[in-house]
Amino acid sequence: MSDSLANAVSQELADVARIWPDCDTTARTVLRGLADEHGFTRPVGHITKFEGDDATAIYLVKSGWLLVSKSLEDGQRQIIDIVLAGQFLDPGSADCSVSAFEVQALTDIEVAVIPRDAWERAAQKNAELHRLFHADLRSALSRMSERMLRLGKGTAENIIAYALFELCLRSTRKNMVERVMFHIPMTQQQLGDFCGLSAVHICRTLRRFSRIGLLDVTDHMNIVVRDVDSLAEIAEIDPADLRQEIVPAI
Amino acid sequence: MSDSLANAVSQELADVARIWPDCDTTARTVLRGLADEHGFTRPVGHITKFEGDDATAIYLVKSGWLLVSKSLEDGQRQIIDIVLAGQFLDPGSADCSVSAFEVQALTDIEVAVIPRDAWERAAQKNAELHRLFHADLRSALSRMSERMLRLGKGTAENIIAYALFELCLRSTRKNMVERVMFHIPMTQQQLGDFCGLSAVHICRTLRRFSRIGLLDVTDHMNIVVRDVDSLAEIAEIDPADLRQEIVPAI
DNA sequence: CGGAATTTTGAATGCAATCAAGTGGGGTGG
DNA sequence: CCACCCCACTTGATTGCATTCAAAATTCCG
Repeated sequence: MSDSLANAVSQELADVARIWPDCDTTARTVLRGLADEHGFTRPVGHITKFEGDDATAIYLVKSGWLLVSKSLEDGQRQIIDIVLAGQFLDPGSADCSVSAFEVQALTDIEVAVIPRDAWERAAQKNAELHRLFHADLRSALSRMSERMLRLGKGTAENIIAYALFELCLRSTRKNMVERVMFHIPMTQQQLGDFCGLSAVHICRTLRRFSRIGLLDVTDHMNIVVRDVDSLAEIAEIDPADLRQEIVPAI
Repeated sequence: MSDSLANAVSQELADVARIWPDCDTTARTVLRGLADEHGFTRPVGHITKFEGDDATAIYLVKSGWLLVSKSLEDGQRQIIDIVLAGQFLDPGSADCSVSAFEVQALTDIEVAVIPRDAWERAAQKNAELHRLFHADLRSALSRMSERMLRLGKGTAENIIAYALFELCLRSTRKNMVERVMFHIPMTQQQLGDFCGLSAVHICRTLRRFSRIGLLDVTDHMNIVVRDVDSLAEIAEIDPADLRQEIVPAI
């Protein structure tokens, strides 16, 4: 199993590597330059930014999973979004002197922290950067909307099945075929915070999915989807459509 | 009461008018030009776009309330966002050949439907447009995140109180003081779709708020907030902070 | 004035949270 | 190497909030 895991991980890294080369050449060069100039690496669990910090920079994730969350006063946390390799994150609110989010590393990550003015200068020179950034924001908005729909209406099964599809499609960047396998670097507690459900209910639901043959869960959130069609029906999605909607083309 | 309503409405229109003149002069001129060139008016209830339509244009609301929603297969609807005068809406998903949203007029509206390429040409010439657009997207993301947090964790009272604050702050563009009054051009059913709650529960909760002296509801969603502090506590917000977070400065 | 839509209220149901107890794996220190 | 601890996961029992169903009251609009 650790073999499969290693495979999954190396696959993921290969995919990450693949993200950049496909961009327009000039834009890619500029992005690489910015990313190198402002690059950092951070270990799992590192909190990059707290709610209320200033937000004078935008982030560009080079590798790894970044978690964006907000909390209620009693400590209840909701994960607002998860940002993967190749994607941008603007932690600013309407007034970008404050961030409305907490940003934390779900895995070891490489991330570029690009000051707003540096970004604007670069984008001014190369309009393709604006297009990339907009496209990325659109995909962020789409996936958040999809989740919001299910957070509001939609049962626990629906929410969880959707979350699995979203994370699979986005992290593997592949179409769903039979027996897809992927790894989610989150605990069930964190998946609960993502789905607006308790960790206990995540556990129960995953076990139920497992029991009726939809999927297998092994080794801390290694997911093997056995019955893509049934799971898609529960999630109320069409995998191909969803992919087009939430995964940036790049 | 219709007097107060008329006041509220004319106040709202005055505020709308005020939105534009404060921008950078050149950008304002360009925006006005685009808005005029691509302007339309639509009556209440008009559905401008369905889920799955192409999304080759972005919208700029000149006046009125625009509703953005998504539906599950069984017809359950979630209102994803509400777009007010002066704000942009990009109905596209990651791949902007399809929209992931349905867009509908909550009031009579004036809206500019600007083709993507026209917008990009204009923004290319005037970088301030990009800044305005980004700032607007940031505020959209912030308010959606705030709502997501409460959709996931958070009680019905919390969600509803928050929604009232959001709509009040955004539509009046004023700070909350004692006995604020404003109008929400939505039915309780629609407010329910916005809050991820049933219309029945919206009704119950508003009545409870009313009974304990937090607010009055009259004439189809005319809200008078009597006790701003208590309502803010239930919403778990600080009105001034929230304003800075979700209302574009402009 | 009449019909339709919206709001209000009551009663019953059900889904997910919480509380609580127990299992199992991975890492650490004796 | 083993014992221990900690953390994550699992499962059962209970509780509670919000939904649904149903029906009445009110408001809006033609």
